[in-house]
Amino acid sequence: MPKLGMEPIRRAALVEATIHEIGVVGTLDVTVSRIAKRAGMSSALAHHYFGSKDQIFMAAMRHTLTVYGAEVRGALSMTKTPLERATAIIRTSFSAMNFRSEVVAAWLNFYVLAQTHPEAKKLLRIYQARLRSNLTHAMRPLIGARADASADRIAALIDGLYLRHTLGGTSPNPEDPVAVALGLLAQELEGGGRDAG
Amino acid sequence: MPKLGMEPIRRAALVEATIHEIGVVGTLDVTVSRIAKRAGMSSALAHHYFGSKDQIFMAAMRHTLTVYGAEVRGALSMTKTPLERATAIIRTSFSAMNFRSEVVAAWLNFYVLAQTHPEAKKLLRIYQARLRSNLTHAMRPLIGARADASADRIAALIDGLYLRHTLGGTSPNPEDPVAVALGLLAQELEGGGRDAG
Amino acid sequence: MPKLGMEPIRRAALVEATIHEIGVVGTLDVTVSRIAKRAGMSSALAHHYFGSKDQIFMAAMRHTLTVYGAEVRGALSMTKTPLERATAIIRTSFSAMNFRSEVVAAWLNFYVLAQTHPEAKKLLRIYQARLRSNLTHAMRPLIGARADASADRIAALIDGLYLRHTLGGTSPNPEDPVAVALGLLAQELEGGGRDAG
Amino acid sequence: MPKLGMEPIRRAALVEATIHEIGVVGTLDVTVSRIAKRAGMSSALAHHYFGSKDQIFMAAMRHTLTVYGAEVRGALSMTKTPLERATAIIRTSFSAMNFRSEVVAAWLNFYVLAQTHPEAKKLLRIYQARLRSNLTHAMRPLIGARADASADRIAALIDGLYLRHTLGGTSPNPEDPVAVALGLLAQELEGGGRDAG
DNA sequence: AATGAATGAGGATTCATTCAT
DNA sequence: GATGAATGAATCCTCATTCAT
Repeated sequence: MPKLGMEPIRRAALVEATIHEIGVVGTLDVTVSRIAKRAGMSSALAHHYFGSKDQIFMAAMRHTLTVYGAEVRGALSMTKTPLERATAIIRTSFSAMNFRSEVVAAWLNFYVLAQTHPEAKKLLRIYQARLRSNLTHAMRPLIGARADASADRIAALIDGLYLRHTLGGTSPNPEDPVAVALGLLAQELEGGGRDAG
Repeated sequence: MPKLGMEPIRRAALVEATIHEIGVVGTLDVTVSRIAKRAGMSSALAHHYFGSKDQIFMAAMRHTLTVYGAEVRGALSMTKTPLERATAIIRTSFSAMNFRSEVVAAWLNFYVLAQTHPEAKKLLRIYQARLRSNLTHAMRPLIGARADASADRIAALIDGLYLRHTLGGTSPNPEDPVAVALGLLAQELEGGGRDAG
Repeated sequence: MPKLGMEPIRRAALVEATIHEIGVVGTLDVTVSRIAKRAGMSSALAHHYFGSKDQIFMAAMRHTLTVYGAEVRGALSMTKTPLERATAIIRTSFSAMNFRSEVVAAWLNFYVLAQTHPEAKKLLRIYQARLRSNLTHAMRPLIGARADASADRIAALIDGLYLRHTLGGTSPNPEDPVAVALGLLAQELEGGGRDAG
Repeated sequence: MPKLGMEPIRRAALVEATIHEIGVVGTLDVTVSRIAKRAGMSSALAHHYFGSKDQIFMAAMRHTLTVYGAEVRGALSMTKTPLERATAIIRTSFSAMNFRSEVVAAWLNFYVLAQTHPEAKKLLRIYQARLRSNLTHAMRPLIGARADASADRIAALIDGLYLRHTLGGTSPNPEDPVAVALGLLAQELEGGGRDAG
């Protein structure tokens, strides 16, 4: 019997390497060779396990969303009050794991990919729906019907803060994204906001 | 008979073609040949005028930002009250011209480019600073010191709505980005929001 | 518990699978993996038994020629008259077994292989010599010295009909190869043909 | 103005090189690089002019058939009697140009290609139909209704002789294909052959 | 001013083959 | 006996870029 059970290990290594490389290059213009090398194997083996570069990307994307989803669920499970829930969702979005610059770079490029790739688009939409749904459920007990519009704003703000973070890097970045997002949350919960204009 | 003054015409055609192609492909993976063909010339001529693909992108980026800036200035020039100013800035960000799907796609990809390309990063930061500055100035007379934090939130929200728009497309998209953004503006102006938490 | 006598079974399965795959693809561009999979084993095992792809091909070739030879001998053994012999040879060449489209495809590709591969060339020459010899012996009693030239023509005609069969497929194929070949046989036996011109 | 009119020259060179390489390798497993190198250019340029390896093959095929067709027409134009026509067709099939070993190798491989490639199949069928038609027309004045069956036999024989020629090469090849084919022609014209049996 | 011609470099993908277990 | 693991080598194809005219 051959050396067995390598597949999940290899796949995980490739997924991790993919996100890392996207972070380094800032683009989906990463070569399979580089990914494979970083994952400690030949590019041929990468193809053996994933079939195509495209599917490597999709796996990386699914992994990123899964990790995010798991972190959110974990954080929510430790909350008691609605306010804690809303706060937890926001904090998780900017947690050390999810807000690593390479992960943020990957997110950005997944949005690019989604424009062409239906499956990628589907995944991002699922993420968005879940984020909105989580926020709405957390806020409904606090502000009732206004929760939907509030969730919309907070969700979009989070995405916007991600986007801005890609530019961040070296400069002395004064506004902490978490603070900005929690600031909005506080405001949403506070008073009789009406929608639109 | 060399046609005089061809240069600006050619350059403009290339810039427009570039944005269009980015919109079509959804990526910066557009070939110079395709851009040139769409602009009605050979790829060699495109290189003659711009030197490299990179510089074509930068020109397209500058053009996009310039158009946006001009629209904002134009809109602001027709306002009287602070509220009108703030509203005008938001509306312009989603104007027919700036919110064309190809332009939005281009924006997204400019963020990708900015991760690698210092000049691109600089341009995007200028845009962000200007947007925040415009918003702050508009809102200061209305809410005083809170204007800075408010501007931060609104600016980030606008970027987030752009990002979400790239996924939009076919589905029945219920929330109008303009409404969402104006909704936040209304809320910001309304009450005693405090920052962070 | 090592299964005994697996080797001949495995080899036979591989040979059969090879011919089948050549028939499917129409080319020698079949992968060892596909052959092995069809034969119900890993490609590594295929190499274990045959050493190389090349030798798999050679085995398939030998098998094809062997089957053909056996069928001819079998058919000849049931004949009484020279005419029956000649007829039997021709009919066997187009028998259900030998004229299966996959076998014909294999033949064609063996000719391709023979251009590079000395062993393959040798095998095909043996086949040709045997065919000519069989035909000559069958016809000599009937037309004497003319038998040699007649055999040449019939043998070449058979090959030509094989070649044409590879194109056959879907269209309403009017001329039955057997009829054409037997038509030539009849003509050869009939009259005072002289050679050349 | 650039160096102009290279295209037809390059294409012709590539087609010629393709046939040559097929002759050398004996297979369609020729690399575009080798073809291009033999044609004196980079493989990139070969792709520029033909788009794909496949289309290079198709061009080579069309060229081969065209040359053959032209030679036949030329030969026919210099004939007076039906017998001369039939003879001319046969001789042309084995002319110095068409029966070059590389061309014969190419033919063989075109048959292989035709099994997968519909366009290739179509071309070969056209060739076959034309050959049969030419032969039938030439022979009808001489043997009336029997011309069809005769043409079938002669056409198939010619293909068979091509096939055998691929094995030819070094050995002392006693039977001259032309003699064999003309021998059949003589026999066909001679007597009251009936079809089939 | 303008372009066809031309290429070097690079990347995804495939595959026969080997090896450790 | 049997196979998953693994890779080096090869090949098609694309593209930014240069150049002669």
